[in-house]
Amino acid sequence: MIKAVRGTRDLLPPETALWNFVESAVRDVFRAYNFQEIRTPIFEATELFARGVGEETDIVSKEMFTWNDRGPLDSGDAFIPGPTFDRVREHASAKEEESRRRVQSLTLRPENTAGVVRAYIQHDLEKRGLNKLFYIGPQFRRERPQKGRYRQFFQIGAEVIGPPSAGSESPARDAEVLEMLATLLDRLGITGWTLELNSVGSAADRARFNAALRASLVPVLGQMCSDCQRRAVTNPLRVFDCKVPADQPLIETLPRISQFLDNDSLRHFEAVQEILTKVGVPFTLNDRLVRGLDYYTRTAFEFTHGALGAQNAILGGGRYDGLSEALGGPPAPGIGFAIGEDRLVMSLQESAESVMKKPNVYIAPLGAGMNAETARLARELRRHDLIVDLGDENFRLKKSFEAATKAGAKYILIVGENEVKADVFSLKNLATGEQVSVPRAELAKKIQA
RNA sequence: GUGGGAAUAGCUCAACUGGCAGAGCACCGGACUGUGGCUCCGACGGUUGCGGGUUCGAUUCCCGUUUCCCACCCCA
Repeated sequence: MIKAVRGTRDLLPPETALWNFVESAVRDVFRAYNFQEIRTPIFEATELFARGVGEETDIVSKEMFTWNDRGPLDSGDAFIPGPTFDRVREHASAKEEESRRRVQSLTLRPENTAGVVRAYIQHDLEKRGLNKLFYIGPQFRRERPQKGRYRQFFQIGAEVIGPPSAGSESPARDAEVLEMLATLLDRLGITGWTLELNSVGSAADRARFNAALRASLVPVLGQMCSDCQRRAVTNPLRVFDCKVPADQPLIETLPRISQFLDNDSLRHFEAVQEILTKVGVPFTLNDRLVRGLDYYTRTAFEFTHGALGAQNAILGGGRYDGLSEALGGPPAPGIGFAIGEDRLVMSLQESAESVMKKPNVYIAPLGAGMNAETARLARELRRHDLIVDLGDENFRLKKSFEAATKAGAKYILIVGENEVKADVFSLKNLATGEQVSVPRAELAKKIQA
């Protein structure tokens, strides 16, 4: 049997109803803040992620699905039967050299911010001023699968990006995005979330902080865990993520980014807090909160939820004022976030069953020739926005009743010879047992009531 | 990538120190030929994840492998 490959999965009904519930809530809420949808390709040039996410990050260095695409003469790593492939190569050998020159390393997107910023640059979106864009879609990382962590996973994200003159740098944007997220979680009925907030400063702040941090680590490093010793070399900020109890006193003595914020960063951070307080969005300051991706500056945040085990972060994001320029674009400060949709769905209290719409009516054809009659009736009723399911003329009535009940239909409509002859149909409420005769013209109205 | 646990019917799970692979639910049929849910009866359902080994005999013990789960690493 061929199965879904490692780290991927099928989303089946009724769970898919829950996904739709989440996504339509997202579209509603984001729309109220004037965000519009963007869809970028699920694969991009590898270089985009190397430059945008950071060469040294775990994502880029070991978690990407990357392959060489060799231009139009073959399909890269796709399976091609030998003989056909050889024939193609023979006749194409003259063009092979050219094909080889077109070799390009491609990668399934491990996140979506880089793609959005790429599109922003490519289509000159700066000319539209401030852009508020959101996306919903699959992302891919070659990690060890775990609950709430898949190799194909889904993210819902949004980005506010534009030229500084459009206000893209303003702390008002940070606060607006955070308030929008609080609204979304509330709307979804998710309680018990925590917003953790920090500022990681400007690029210059981080450079000074990094130098100081490295210097402070030198004398104590020998006493720290092996993970921290490794982090100190690869990514010193991550030392703050350490959970080893013995290391905590040492970590407490290390400098904090908050001590290195320049006046602009400080004012920005304070302004964000002030607005959040005023609009009533609760938050917790966490000066050990760091972000894994290179492009983050200033505001960094995470929403966590206790019921998710070790994978407790339900969404994360922050400001990335230098990303556009790092990708060769114009100055375009921005702030964004990504929600782990798989985890979000997991943390929902509602059962999938409760958000799935049930059929309004199940039509039961009764006897030879009735399929045609019911098809016609179903078409009429569906045009009135009713959810209609139907049986088959060979079903015994009992079987239709059982199918209607199982489908959760509110009514069953019986269509037999007597009904067709009179053009009056038997409509029974499956919950109350009440049954009435209804003329064709009044059916939709009666069912809707 | 590292460490640990698990895998048996569509689903949830049993099966004693190695001895005929089972139950509940679901599904299908019947009791009941144009009136469901409840009840009763019956039927269907398995390469015990896959491959090897030990044994008269393996769901059970051993080795390998795949996948999932838990914890790391890291991250949404």
